[in-house]
Formats: sequence, C-alpha cells, structure tokens
Amino acid sequence: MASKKIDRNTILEIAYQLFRTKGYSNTSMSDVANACGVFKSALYHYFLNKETLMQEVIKWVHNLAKNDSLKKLRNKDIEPYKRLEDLFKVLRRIHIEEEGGCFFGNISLETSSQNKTFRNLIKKYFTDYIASFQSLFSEFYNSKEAKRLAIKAVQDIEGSLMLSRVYQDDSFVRNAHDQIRDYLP
Amino acid sequence: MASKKIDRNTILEIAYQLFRTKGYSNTSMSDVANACGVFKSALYHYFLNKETLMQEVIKWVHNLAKNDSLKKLRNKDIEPYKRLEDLFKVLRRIHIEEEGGCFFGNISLETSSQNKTFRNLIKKYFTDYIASFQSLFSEFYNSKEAKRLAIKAVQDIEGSLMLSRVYQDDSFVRNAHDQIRDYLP
Amino acid sequence: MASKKIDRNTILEIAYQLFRTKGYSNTSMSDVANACGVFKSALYHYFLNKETLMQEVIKWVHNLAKNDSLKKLRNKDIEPYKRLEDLFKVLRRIHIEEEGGCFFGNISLETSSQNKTFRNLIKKYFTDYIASFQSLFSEFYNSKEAKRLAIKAVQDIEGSLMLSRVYQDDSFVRNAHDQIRDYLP
Amino acid sequence: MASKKIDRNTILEIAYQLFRTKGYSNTSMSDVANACGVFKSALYHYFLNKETLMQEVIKWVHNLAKNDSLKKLRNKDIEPYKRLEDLFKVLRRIHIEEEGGCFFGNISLETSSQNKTFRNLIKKYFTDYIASFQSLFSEFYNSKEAKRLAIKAVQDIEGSLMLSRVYQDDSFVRNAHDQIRDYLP
DNA sequence: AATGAATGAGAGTTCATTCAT
DNA sequence: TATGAATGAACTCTCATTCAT
Repeated sequence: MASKKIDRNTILEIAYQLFRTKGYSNTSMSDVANACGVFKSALYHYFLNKETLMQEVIKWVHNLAKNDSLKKLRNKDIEPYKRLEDLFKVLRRIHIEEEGGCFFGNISLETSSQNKTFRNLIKKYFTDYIASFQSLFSEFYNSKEAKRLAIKAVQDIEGSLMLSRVYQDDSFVRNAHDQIRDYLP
Repeated sequence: MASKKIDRNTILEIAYQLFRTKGYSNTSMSDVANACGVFKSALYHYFLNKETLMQEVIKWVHNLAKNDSLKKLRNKDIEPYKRLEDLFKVLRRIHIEEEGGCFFGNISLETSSQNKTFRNLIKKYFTDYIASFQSLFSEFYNSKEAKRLAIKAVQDIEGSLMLSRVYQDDSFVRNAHDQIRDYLP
Repeated sequence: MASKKIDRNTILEIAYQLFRTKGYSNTSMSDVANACGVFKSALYHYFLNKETLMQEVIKWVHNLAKNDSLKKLRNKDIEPYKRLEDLFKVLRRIHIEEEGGCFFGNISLETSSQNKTFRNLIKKYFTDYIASFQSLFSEFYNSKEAKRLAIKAVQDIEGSLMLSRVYQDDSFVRNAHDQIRDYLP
Repeated sequence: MASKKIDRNTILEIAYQLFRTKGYSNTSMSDVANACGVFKSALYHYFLNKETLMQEVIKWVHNLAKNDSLKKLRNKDIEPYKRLEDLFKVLRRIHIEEEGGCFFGNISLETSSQNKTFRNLIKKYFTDYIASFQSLFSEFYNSKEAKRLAIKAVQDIEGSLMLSRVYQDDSFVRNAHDQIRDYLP
C-alpha cells in the first residue's frame, strides 16, 4: 500500500482478472485497490466509479481480443486449421490454465440482466467474436451457413466452459474445440 | 413486511427467483425478506445463514426438476419426440417467459469458483440433467454416444441461453432446441 | 456506544439540536449516532437516509411549535400582551439561552436552495408561524394589515437573530421583540 | 480542467459565487477548481486551505462592497433618495436576479457559530454595512436614532431575504426596500 | 507556477448476522 | 416463533490536502 505510481492500463488488467475470477458484485473497489497496491481513492482518479471501471475493463479486453486473437482468425495468410488451432491454444491458456473461465461469459450471466450498458458492451464483443468465426467459415461455406456455424461455435465454447467450471474438468472445453475443428471440411 | 406466517418452501421459491434473476451476490437477505413479506430475522429461523439458504434453494430446485421435468424425460410410456417437446416447453417457460435464464447456469458461473459446496450441488444437478438426456438418447444410441449427445445437449442449451440473454433474443434458445430435437433419428 | 435502546423521538430531538447548531451539511450521520449513543447503522433502522431524517426532524419541530408556542398565540383566553410575552420568553430560551439560533432560519438559508422538499417543509412552518401572529394581530387590525404586521414580525425576528449570532449579542433579538410588542395598540 | 492561467481574483470571484449559492460546507475545493477550470492542487498555490480561501473571499467581497455600493451611500453629492434607490437596485440584482440571496446572510448562519475567524470577518462587514446606512440616516436624524434605523434596515433586508428564499417570492425583499425608503422623511 | 497522482480520513449507506423480548 | 432493534464490518465514493515532477 506504499506510494506507488500506478498505470491506468495496469488497473484495467488487474481489475479484469478480479472481475473475471470473482465476479463483478463480489469484487470490491478495495479488492482492486489492494491488488494494485494503491489506495482506494486513487482508483477514483482514473475512473469515475465502479460501473465505469467495469465498462472500461470490458472495452479494454474486447479491444485486446479484437487486435489479437480475433484478428488472427481472419488472416488468410495462414492455413484455416492452423488459425483455429492457434485460437484454441490461446483460449485454453486463458480459460483453463489461468482458471476462472471466460470473462465475457462469466459477467454476461451475472450482469447483463442488471445493467443495460454492460449488456450492450458484452453484446458488441460477442458480435465481433461471432463475426470472426464467420469470416473463417466463409472460406468454406456460404454466408448464412457460416454464420450459423459461427454462432454454434461460440455457443459451444461458452456452454463447455460452464460445464468445465462446474466439473473442474477441462475435457468439456477440449471436446468443444474438437467439435468446432470438425466444422472445417 | 407485516406479520405474515411464512412457509419454508415459500421462502425457497421466492429466494430462488431472486437468486436466479439477480444473482447470488447481488441478492441481499433484505431483498429476500422483503419479497417474502417477512422480517429479515425471520429468515434466520429457517436458515442458518445466506450460504445455507442458497444451498437449500439449490437442492430444492434440483429436487423439483428431478421429480418433474427430468423424470418425464425417462418416461417410456410417452413418445421420445413428445418427451423432448414437453421438456422444451417447460424450459422455454422458465428461461424465456419468466426471464432471467437458467438458475443453474447463472449461478454456476457466478459462484462455482468461490464456493466449493455450491459447486458440488450444482454439479449434482447437471449430472442428473445430463443423465436424463442420456436415458432418452439411449433408446436410440449406445451408452457412450448417448452420453456424448446428452452433454452436447446441455452444453448447447446453456450456451444458447447466454447468447439469448446478451442479445435479448429467444431465437438462440429456440435454435438450440431444434438442434437437439435433430439428435433423435 | 453500548447496546442502548433508542427511541425514534429521541433521535429526532438529538438530530434537531445538531442540525440547528452545526448545520445540515456539517452534521454527519456519525455525529448523530454518537450523540445518540448508537451505532450509525441503527439510525437507518428508523430513517431511510440523512435526507429523510432531516425531513422528519423539520416536521417534528414544526409540529412541536404548532401544538405549543404557536397555538398559544391564538388563545384568546389570555391577554394579547401576555401571549406575546410568553412566546418571546420561549424564543429567547430556545434561540439565545440554548444558543445556535433558530432552526428554521438557519437551515432555510443553508438548504432551501439545494433541496426542494426541505424548502417546502420550511415554507409550511413559516406559513404557520406568520398565520399565528396574524391571528393575534387580527384582534386589533383588519386582516390585511394583520398579515403585513405578522410578516414584519417574523422577518424582524429572523433578521435580528442573524445579527445576534454575528455579534454574539442578544440585544438585537430583544429589541426586535420590543418592536413587535409595539405593534399592539 | 485544462491548463489555464488563473488569476487570484478570478478564483475569489468564482469561489464567492459558489459559497454564496451552495454554502460553505456544501462547496468542495473540487467544485471551486472545476468552476475555475483549474486543477485542485492549483488552488493551494494561492490559498493555504479551504478556510483561508473562505476568509479571503469574505474580505474580498467586503472590500468590493466597501468601495462601491456602501461608499455610494455616503456620497452627499447625490440626493439621499437616489442613493437609497441605487443601492436597492444593486441589491436586487445581486440577491434576486443572480439568485441565492446575500452571501453574508447565508454564510453567517451557516458558519458563524463554528468558526470564530469567519464570524469576526462577517461582523466587520455588517458593521460597515450598518455604518453606511447610519451615515445616510444621520442627515435626517440624530446619531442614535440613525443607528437604530440603520440596524433596522439591515435586519429587515436580511430577514426579508430569508422569506424571499423560502417562498421563492421577491416581494418580501421589495417590501423591505419600500419600508426602508420610508425612513427618509 | 502548475500538474497529475496519491493520500488517508471520513462521508452516507448496506450488509449479514445476533439478540432481547 | 416472530419481531424489531442493534451490531460491526464492509461497501462505494468524496473530502481536504500533499507531493514529486
């Protein structure tokens, strides 16, 4: 709790990890401050309030995914199978190794019925997520079918993450990844 | 808040609806007491604390499903297609018409990483849920394949509920139901 | 801060004294709780929030005055001069001996421009206050003139209280009382 | 909040308006900084702390009045009636048109019982205020009577401002002005 | 002078829980 | 059993103020 200079992005990253693993309601501003090694009031220098912090976290994570893993899905210089495999590798690292599952999946069920702004931001993420899968599948299917498969993929991943979380067993997620891989011809 | 004789089961039902729609952390004992028309302290006559209340709620809902909708899935006196359709009708009523999605799905992502007891109770529910689907599918497939499809079904339903919640659009759930129906030959 | 049973009216009385002497913004719920010998949270058992507490305090003081000193002003069984003198005695006790001036005067300048509800409650008090004076003066003047004098009286009292407060000198208030006494023929 | 060169007098003027309309306790250093378009910490270059700022504001306003409106009251080159009328015009502009009433009246009831320094500064203002009226009335009455009327005038003005504030009705102030005008023969 | 970050106390409020009646 | 009051910790957020740059 010493006098530490803290960076806005560092707060976002730390808050992200807490919100992802503990949930939004169950994470206090004190939790965030302590994890940052900063006084609670310092957080309010960067963010208007807890709600705003959460919104910024959501946007930040979304942006990170957009410019990295989701972007790669669309990169036609790489073989489709390889692209899928690369994404799954990232997802397994985030969702399984780091534990706590998918940030968006977790918070969507907790917050989307309470807070319209959150829901809209989460929606934007899922729309991008689905669109990226669709882009990949479009290389093999027509637009409509590609979209159907993309939705199915996201749905499968999120559903499997839930079961993996409950059963503390990665195999659900791994199986979901396998199934999605089979969408490619 | 008046002097109302309240029944233990009524508390469970009311608490269930609150936990389902608002989440566990976001529902206070005051919320429950108010919704029950009872003083907060009265709740502590029936339940040791909030955690216990939640556990009892989980068991209660599980039992209700077990003795009703899940039971029916196994009833060979009724045509398999009809059984599925009946279940989906119930699910749509609970998940969509009453809004707020699936209690177990919602709370599993919120609480299962925080509270081992909750997770184990939720696990038992999903095990029963999957087993009931498996029982149905066993009438057409071998045991292993039936289990695979059962897991897929539950996964699809929960994944689709998440998307329906985020997009405020029932079609994801309806499509999931359609897909599962197609598992039957 | 021990386990003390506290009475709602006691809270109102204690809060009244604090708000009167320290002002509304400058009196914290902790101040009130400490003065009551009660935990802060206990106050919220009786009052929704600080604003509500203040509103209830205003109503309570108004009612007290209405049923006591203001009522006596209208009592025709007593000689007019005596009635005025009795009121002034009470005012001097409250405003001067107990120090801190007039609750309504003090809070009206502090809060009436910020909070519409407060202002309306304060307005009701002053309307009653003026009406009581008017009732007395009506025994000697026509209605319109009685009202004019009543307003003048209240205005004089409040203005003199301000000067008495600033100069720490009772004579302003005493002079105001003398002037009002001269309104009677 | 941008990098603005701010002038000490500008801060005083802005702080004055805030303290006058919102009250001392209810105006934060942040409020002042925001209204000035300056960082909070910049204020501490000009003023030791909030208390000092307030003291300087009081002195500044007092000085302004002293060298302007109060000074004019004593100017025998102008007809007494005209002088009074000029003052009232200024008072109406400040108290009514700009809303929020009289700075000194407002803060005297809020702060004079809490802070001795404030009270003494406010006292000095009222002493000057009364003396100016006295100077005018001395042209028609002996010293003692002139002082009595001067006090009455200030008292009336402040009392009427309170009622005008509570009733959101200028007529109290206007009537007070009319009454004072009648002190002149 | 001025910035922008940090401080630490304290504001109002809500929480789960306990206890005397 | 049920009530209504009290508890004490924790919550979100704001305050006046300080400090390194």
